[in-house]
Amino acid sequence: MPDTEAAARAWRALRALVLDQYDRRKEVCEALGMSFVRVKALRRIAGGAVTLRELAADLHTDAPYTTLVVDDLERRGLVRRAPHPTDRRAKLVTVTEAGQAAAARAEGLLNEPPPPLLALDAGDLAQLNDIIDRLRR
Amino acid sequence: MPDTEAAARAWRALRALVLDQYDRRKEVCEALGMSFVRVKALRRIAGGAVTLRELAADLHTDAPYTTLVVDDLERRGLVRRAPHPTDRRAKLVTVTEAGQAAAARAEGLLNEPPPPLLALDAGDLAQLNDIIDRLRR
DNA sequence: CATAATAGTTGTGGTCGTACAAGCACGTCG
DNA sequence: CGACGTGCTTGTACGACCACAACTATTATG
Repeated sequence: MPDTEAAARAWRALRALVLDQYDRRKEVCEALGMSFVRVKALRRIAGGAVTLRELAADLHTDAPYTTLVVDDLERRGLVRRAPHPTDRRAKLVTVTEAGQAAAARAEGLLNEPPPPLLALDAGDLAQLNDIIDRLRR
Repeated sequence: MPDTEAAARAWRALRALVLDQYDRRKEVCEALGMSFVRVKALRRIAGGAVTLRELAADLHTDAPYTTLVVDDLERRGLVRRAPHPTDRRAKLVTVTEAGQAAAARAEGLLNEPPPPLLALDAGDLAQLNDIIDRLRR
């Protein structure tokens, strides 16, 4: 098997694994009672205060829609808008305690490895992590 | 590092790789000028004639919406509805030549391995494929 | 044969994501 | 100071997705 074919095979399998077999996005949305973009925004905010501008860039959306998403999260008591320390135009969106808990719940669900991955022995896992690390650059 | 942590790390990295770094869905939709559900439907149909019922199950949608999707693909000349050979209630959706070409284009874009994967040597690729194969069961 | 179940369609309505125009508040630079 | 750029908000509009109800045609079941 030539290398390019082996690479294509690996890529197809990786995509199937992540997108088809063990995609937890739906469960997370149901568990938190919100759409996936909101979950994504909440996770980003829980990782550190951001301006709406930065958030919009991360979510690949435009400013107006980001305002709506943050409005919604704020109405749920998960995030808060605070004045930016140096730029009075901007607002820093920070997470509340409830938001932190919700974000942690989302992370737990999303990052829970599929059973077969947990079943791998230490050697295979080390090899896998080693290869993935090289892929991510 | 305990195994569960190594597994969690691997899973996070795999998700990031497929969902964040090398997600081609947007490009495919733009290239084919249709939404991703339609691309998915087209790919499924190109892989073999299916009834609307089967298609709906594959797409995780309900029957009415599946009808709309097939209507749209048919209007574009990419698929055709044919009578089912044994069940006159059902219809078999088959791909046209143009649909076959469009599906192949989508497959090409989606399955094109990321550059770092192509850069792996044969040994690493073999190891990776071996591990993924075990994960997919 | 009568009834129920199935395959597909039509219609209705809702939420979500996205884009665009306009406006206000604030900051930056000439 | 004045002009322009930036950060955010409001409003509008549209397509995509998805669910529910209701209907026709066909098949399966008692």
